[in-house]
Amino acid sequence: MIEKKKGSGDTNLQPLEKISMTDRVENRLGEYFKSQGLVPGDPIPKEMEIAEALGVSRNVVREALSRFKMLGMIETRKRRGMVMAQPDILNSLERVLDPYILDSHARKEIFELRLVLEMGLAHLVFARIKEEQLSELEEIVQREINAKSVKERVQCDIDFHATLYKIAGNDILGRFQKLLLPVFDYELSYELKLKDKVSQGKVTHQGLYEILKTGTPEEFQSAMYEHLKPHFDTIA
Amino acid sequence: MIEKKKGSGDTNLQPLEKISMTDRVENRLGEYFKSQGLVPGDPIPKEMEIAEALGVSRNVVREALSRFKMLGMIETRKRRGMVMAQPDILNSLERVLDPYILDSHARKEIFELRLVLEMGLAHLVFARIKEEQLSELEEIVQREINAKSVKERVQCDIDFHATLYKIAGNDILGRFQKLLLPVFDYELSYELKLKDKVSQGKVTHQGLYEILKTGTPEEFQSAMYEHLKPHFDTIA
DNA sequence: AAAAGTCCTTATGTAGTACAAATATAAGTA
DNA sequence: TACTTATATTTGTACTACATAAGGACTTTT
Repeated sequence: MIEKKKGSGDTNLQPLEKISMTDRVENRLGEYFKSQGLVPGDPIPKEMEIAEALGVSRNVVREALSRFKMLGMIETRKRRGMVMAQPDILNSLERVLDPYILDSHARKEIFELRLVLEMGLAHLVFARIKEEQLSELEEIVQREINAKSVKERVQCDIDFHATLYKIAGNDILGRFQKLLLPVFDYELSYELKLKDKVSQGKVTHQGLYEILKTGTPEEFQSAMYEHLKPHFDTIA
Repeated sequence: MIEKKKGSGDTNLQPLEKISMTDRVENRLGEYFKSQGLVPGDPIPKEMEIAEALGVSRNVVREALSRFKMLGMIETRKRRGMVMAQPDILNSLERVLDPYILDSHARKEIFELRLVLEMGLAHLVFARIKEEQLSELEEIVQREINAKSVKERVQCDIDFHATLYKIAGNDILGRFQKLLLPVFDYELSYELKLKDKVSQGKVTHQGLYEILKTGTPEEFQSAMYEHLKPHFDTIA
């Protein structure tokens, strides 16, 4: 066993993690699902069967199952029991990506992550863009030019980039960036407070739009970098 | 109330989603945390207080709390009660990113997501690369050249790209791509089965390494695109 | 007076029972 | 056969009980 050295000061002993029954049941169930190769639609054992098999109360089993239900990995119907389901992979992220509960390090990394996505988007966008989407962008650019307030311009900024993701035609990617947005904005306003002025890249949305119309993915990438350069400059 | 039109055939009425008490308590708690502006370290009400305030059983409250515990949003200590905590944002993703439970559409999108990350990495990598990391890459390139088996080469491929993420110096990004990897590989092997040969880009890892040593981020991006081109070609 | 021990109180963790609600299956009836 | 009714099963919710850990107050010891 572990002996506590008396009078030795700092023992350097990590507090051994106490894992609750619910945690253990959750792990076991997760392993079970994988080892059985269960796919969406497959039924899983009844609550009582699980409880008896693992030697715990139904209560604990339900708390563990509740977690899988939140993730969308299982669904239940009365009498029919539980079946595996298609989880929405971003649902769980949604609950956790709150700038206020993230520490500054995580916020900074997510800020960078969005820059990376933005930079990597070019080829997808060029591969999939359609005529009507070009005019959609043009409309946003025009709206930005005529914008009266800062708030309006910020909205145009958000819309322009969101539209790029839409053009890229990847739902998960689009939703992902939307989740990152609040964190990104939070860092942005922090950055703004430091420098006391809106940082503007050399390339505007209009510039990006023009390249999208007549240029190449490579040009677009370079332009996007210039567009985002003020942010890139803030990262160490 | 809702009237069922007898004999009218399709009523076009959506089956109203039955949301369980646990779901509702989860939602209410989430709103509560946000509205109160709770940050890690802040205490939250006792289980019984929540149960009484919401008019539900302690059981339901615990099932909802169990979900937040899984996400790492709250921690509990006996007698001291529960406090808000720093969630690990990728922990929840981990449970859900299993190629076997994702449908083909989600897998395809995640495949693309990884391509986007790869493409967007350039500037971060150039901004942060250090001498010893260059030699680390060189070692991998050498290992790949001398590789005897396919398995060995695949491992070198994984190592090379993982090292790029490490160089980018963004933990979340690195872990994120590691989570995407199984899904990526799954799609890759599917792609392989279709074409019956390993798709190889014009630019090898060695080529990327050389550019990293003496080139520019823009060159690196173009080279990376060529390197990944076989994959880009498969996307619609 | 400081350290150690004892007891009490509080909040979470686990177990168990009971019953409501929904629904697939079986049984019964026209 | 078709339609209705009973039955059994499984999840959802509530409640009780007790174990367990830990902070606090109080007493004892050195």
